[in-house]
Amino acid sequence: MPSRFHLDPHLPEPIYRQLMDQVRRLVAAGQLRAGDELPSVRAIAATHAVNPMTISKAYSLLEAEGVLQRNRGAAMSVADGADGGEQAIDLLTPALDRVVKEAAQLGLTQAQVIAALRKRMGNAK
Amino acid sequence: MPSRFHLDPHLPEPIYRQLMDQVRRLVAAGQLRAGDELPSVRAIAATHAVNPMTISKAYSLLEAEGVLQRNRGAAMSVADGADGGEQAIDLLTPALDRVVKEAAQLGLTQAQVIAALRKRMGNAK
Amino acid sequence: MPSRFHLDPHLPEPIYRQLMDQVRRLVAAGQLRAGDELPSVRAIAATHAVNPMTISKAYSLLEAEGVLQRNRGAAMSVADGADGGEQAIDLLTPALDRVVKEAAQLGLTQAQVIAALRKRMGNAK
Amino acid sequence: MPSRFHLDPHLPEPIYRQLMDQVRRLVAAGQLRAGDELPSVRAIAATHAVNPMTISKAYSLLEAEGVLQRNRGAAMSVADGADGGEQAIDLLTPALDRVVKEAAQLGLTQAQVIAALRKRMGNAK
DNA sequence: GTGGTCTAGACCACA
DNA sequence: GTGGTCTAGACCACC
Repeated sequence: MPSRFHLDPHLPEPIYRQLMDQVRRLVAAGQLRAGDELPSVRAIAATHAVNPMTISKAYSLLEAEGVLQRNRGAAMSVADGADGGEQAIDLLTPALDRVVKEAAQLGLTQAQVIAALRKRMGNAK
Repeated sequence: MPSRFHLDPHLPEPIYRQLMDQVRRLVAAGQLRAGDELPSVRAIAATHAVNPMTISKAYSLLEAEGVLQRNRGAAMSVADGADGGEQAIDLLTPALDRVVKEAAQLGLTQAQVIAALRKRMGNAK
Repeated sequence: MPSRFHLDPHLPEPIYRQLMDQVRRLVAAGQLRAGDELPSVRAIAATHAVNPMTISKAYSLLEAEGVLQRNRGAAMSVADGADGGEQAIDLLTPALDRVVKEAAQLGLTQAQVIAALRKRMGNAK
Repeated sequence: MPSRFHLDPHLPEPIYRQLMDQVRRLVAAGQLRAGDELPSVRAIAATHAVNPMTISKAYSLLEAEGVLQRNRGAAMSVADGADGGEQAIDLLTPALDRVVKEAAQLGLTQAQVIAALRKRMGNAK
């Protein structure tokens, strides 16, 4: 029960999208597996002082995406197929592509980019 | 006309911001130098089938930033000091930070991320 | 136990309604006749991992409809008059109406619809 | 400009879903083609005395489905690829499957079903 | 208890 | 002008 999500109303990214991204990543990272139940709409809404509809919107879109499953009268859960369908590294692709594109426009070499990335990631892991 | 701009109305990023980012990068990469003239608002707007006000907004914001300067009755040009003011690598920071943050949430190691980045950048450069 | 019921919590149709429809059809098709006993609420609930109240709701509504009758202390059974009261083909009307309506909106001809239906029904029967 | 949609708040089907189905069918039937603009959210909402958010929800979901395309600051339009991607007859599949399944449960023959369907469709077309 | 739908109204970003 | 986001609150269906 990963009851802790991190939602910040001040970020430019919409709240419902912050939630969607986090759920997707938890599933991809294997921390949420098929069948695992998610916190109820009202629970998240209360915890983060957010409107239930905002949470509901995220859940509904994730259901349309096939990541979550509706269990009528019960909490939503991770969909059966969503479990291993998406590799963690694939979810990083959009962010990586942005780096590659911008680096090219800036005329940076691969070595320069990787050096900068190493510096930002620290030595952990 | 120092190279063509790439504006896509379907991208999630606002058009005026796409333009701003590209101008900043061209300046940082040294492809645009102090005094170089930029295409007119009308020219870009016509070429990309975009509302002239959108282009104008980007130019005005870049002027406020000190990247461009307005020349009475003539085309806008790269501002005198803007030339070397910004290091190219610094403009890559936001994109890199996004990679770092998402990789952490996905539980990926530094090695995995760099390997994926290398694959995406090819061997060129 | 006159054949197994097929209840799927993931279907959009409510579970209690899935059960009701199936009982009605079994009666209309003559596979369930007046006096035949139905599985107990607990039996169905246990078999399909469904809340007993859901099964009970279906049975009660069918009783109100006159399809089932409650026998003191014993299992419910098909009501006396329900047997031949409903023509099988009439129960198909809602499904047929939906096909007719949607086909019209799609601009399909009667021939196209029937051809598609034939393909889906195979040649059996 | 197919400005006329048919939305009925009394139907059991949610309004936003009624709209979605109709748009999908208009696209599949070729009455709406790639690039065609749809009425604005506010226009539909005003015409049918419905809350704009309800319409917006339908449009957003259709965009997520790839049927519609957002044109920032302008009306939404049919997405480039959605045009011929879906055959009209395929959209009829769910309704046909329901008929096939229910007919089987009712013990009806193919001939009986088709006869009933013919009667319901009249002789038009 | 769960999620779904809809309303009324506000504010924002973009073009 | 366009759509997007969010809130507050109501009502409903299902379990």
